[in-house]
Amino acid sequence: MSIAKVIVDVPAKQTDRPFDYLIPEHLEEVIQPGMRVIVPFGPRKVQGFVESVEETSSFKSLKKVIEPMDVVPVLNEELLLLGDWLSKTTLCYKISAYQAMLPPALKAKYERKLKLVSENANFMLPDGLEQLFASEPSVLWEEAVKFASIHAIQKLVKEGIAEVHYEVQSKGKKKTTKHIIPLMSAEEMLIYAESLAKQASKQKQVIEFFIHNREPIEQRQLLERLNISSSAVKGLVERQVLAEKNLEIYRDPYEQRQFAKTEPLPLTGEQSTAIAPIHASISNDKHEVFLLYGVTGSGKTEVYLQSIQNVLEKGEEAIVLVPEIALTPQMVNRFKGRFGDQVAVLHSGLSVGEKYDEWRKIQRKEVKVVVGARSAIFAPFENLGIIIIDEEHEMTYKQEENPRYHARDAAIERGKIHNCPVVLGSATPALESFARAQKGVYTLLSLPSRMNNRPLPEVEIVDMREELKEGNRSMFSRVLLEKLKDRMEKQEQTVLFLNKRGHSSFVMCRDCGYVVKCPHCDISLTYHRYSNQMKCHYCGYEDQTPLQCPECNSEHIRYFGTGTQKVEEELTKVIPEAKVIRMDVDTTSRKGSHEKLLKEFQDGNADILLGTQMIAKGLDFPRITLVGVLSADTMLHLPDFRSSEKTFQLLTQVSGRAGRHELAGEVIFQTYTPEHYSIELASQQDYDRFYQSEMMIRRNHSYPPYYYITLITVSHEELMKTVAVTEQITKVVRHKLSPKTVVLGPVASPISRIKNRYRYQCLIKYKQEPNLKEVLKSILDHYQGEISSNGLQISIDVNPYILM
DNA sequence: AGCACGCCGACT
DNA sequence: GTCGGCGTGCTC
Repeated sequence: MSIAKVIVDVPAKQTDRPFDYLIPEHLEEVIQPGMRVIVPFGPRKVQGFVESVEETSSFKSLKKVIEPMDVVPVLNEELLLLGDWLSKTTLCYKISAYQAMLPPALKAKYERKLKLVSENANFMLPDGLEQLFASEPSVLWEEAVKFASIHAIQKLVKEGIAEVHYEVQSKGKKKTTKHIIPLMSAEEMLIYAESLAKQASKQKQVIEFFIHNREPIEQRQLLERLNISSSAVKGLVERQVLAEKNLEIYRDPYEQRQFAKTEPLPLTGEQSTAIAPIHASISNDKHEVFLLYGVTGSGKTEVYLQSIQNVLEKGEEAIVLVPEIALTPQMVNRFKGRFGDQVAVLHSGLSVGEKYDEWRKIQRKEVKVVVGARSAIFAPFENLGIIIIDEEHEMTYKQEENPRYHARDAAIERGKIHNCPVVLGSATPALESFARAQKGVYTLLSLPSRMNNRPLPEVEIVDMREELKEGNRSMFSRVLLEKLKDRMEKQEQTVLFLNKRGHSSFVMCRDCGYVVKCPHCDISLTYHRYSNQMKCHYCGYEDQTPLQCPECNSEHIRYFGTGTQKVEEELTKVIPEAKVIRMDVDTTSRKGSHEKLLKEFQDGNADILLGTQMIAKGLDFPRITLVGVLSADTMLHLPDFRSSEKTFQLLTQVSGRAGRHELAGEVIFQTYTPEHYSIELASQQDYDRFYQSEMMIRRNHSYPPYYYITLITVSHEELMKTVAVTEQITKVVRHKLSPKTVVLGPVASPISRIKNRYRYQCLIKYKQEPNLKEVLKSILDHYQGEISSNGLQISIDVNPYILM
């Protein structure tokens, strides 16, 4: 008998290795590497992934695989390898790596049930428990516990009256609907129709239909098309002319939408020059990483589209990654428009079932192109011809939970395996990427000019300190207000951008400066206007806003800061006639509302679009001629070495929204630090100079791209314990790594407490540290006991993006 | 992660 | 003397 090496669904250090199981004879030919199986594990059943099938095992008493959960492996050979790479590079459990590569629908659902041993054992139940199995011989454990004491239930099990059962199910279900299929040939049907009674006109109609349509059809559609009731169909099914069959259908999130077919556009000289090396790489099956550096509006997307075209003509497949936030209908339209139903779309707005369906279209080779957010990098294609990452500098490509991977790294890894090009596109490349392009690790392709030669918009920096001195205490500078009014008169549109990070509305006492903080986390509570409540964004704690300051009893305690709601409020005060559309988490949480609001703005039903990060990307409307950034510097002061870079990228991005068409655009940055280089250079859209200045700073402070970094965060309920462990770890790291490596810490994390747990960290900066992974693993091993028993948490992020 | 096994305190 | 606390170690 063969042996399956299985990675079980138990994310723990001790189980992070294959377990051997016998493959029962009847499954001998069935079970293959990459399949999910149900296996016994201790007293319960768990899901597992077959890593490999082998002939021998060093373990003597093997259990058998219970059953496979898939007909076809969900992970192919390449993805199994990629999972290995993922767990090794990000130090996560293998099971977590595999799960991260699959749609959530394939995650196991576990049920613990209490089952009566014999069907008629009801009479054996002690007093008070007779009702427990009244309707069914087995009940969910949770139900049983609610019904009776754990003690009484355990007694039942001991006495052999009931048993505990463990069940494993896949979360996602394939959606099936009732289809009608013809059983007779067209000729037979003709004859049958003759034999029908005259009054059976509806049945005749149905037969008529099936004489011409031999394909299965959804019953619902059939009834609708012929305008009949189900009884006519039923009659024919009974007489075996037709049959009912449940067939799988896809939940298509874009079902009702028509996509206008678009043709490749003629390329500009610059575009042709840029695309040539990509095409060369495609036709030579050569892995190469390209950095496509093109200003906003320079036509990067057309380069993507035509590269993909090239790949498709070769019979290969393409993955396009887009930041979640930019995965707007506008973007999807462009791909669906060009490649039609060869495109699958994967993003977080889809339901679990929808994601699963899109994923299966890929698995079954029904599509050739995937457009999706981060996790789409694991699309199960087998002949990848190109991977494109748009807006490659975006932070959303880095996953902030385990496995803490960066989609860019995964893309390059896959590109190597498939010998295909990886194209990183951006107007403001990540410093790491641009540095690599400078060094020749990546090939730099530039698109320096905008399409149709539109000039970049004029940017004006407004010093808000001056405004304050002049007695303007509102959040709108006089210039901005003037221009706003001007656009209203001209019937042109404005986008107001609020950089919300770091400045959400909090509740503060105007007399003593007391700020209401979360009792469990070291963070101020965010004010939510609609419920008049304060909420912690880290642990979910909620409280009523106080009427009196708890510190000084003053009644002048109220919400502060500049949430979009507050801006909207003030906006309607200063320009009452303005029609404002507000886009933020609150107004776009409902499915489709994002799209609806944009549509409304596009149709000219509003003068001003006010929003946060989500409006920084992809907006491309001809009537936008003014962009205002209300506080350009809020991000600048976050405790993060990337804050300047992020500010520059965001401001450049936002400015790009104005004047993309015939009408010229203007941009206003309001700031309290106008002299800061990232604001100054963003206003000139001068990436190259920004790159130079920022690189200098990174070099001086030994940050990426000059150094690699790894962040260790320790958290525990007790402060002393947290500090002690971090101190110990820092010491070990310092001792074991090379003297050139910089080890910072222990220090409190920027958010020093979350959910009543103190957080301390240690930051490692290094150029070359071949033993780092081993050292980190040995640390995790050393604290293994306390992690599982004492509530200690140690998180390790190799190449972190946020230092919190 | 669960769960059993096993060694110490407070109780019928 | 037993019931039950949770520290320790195992799951093919």
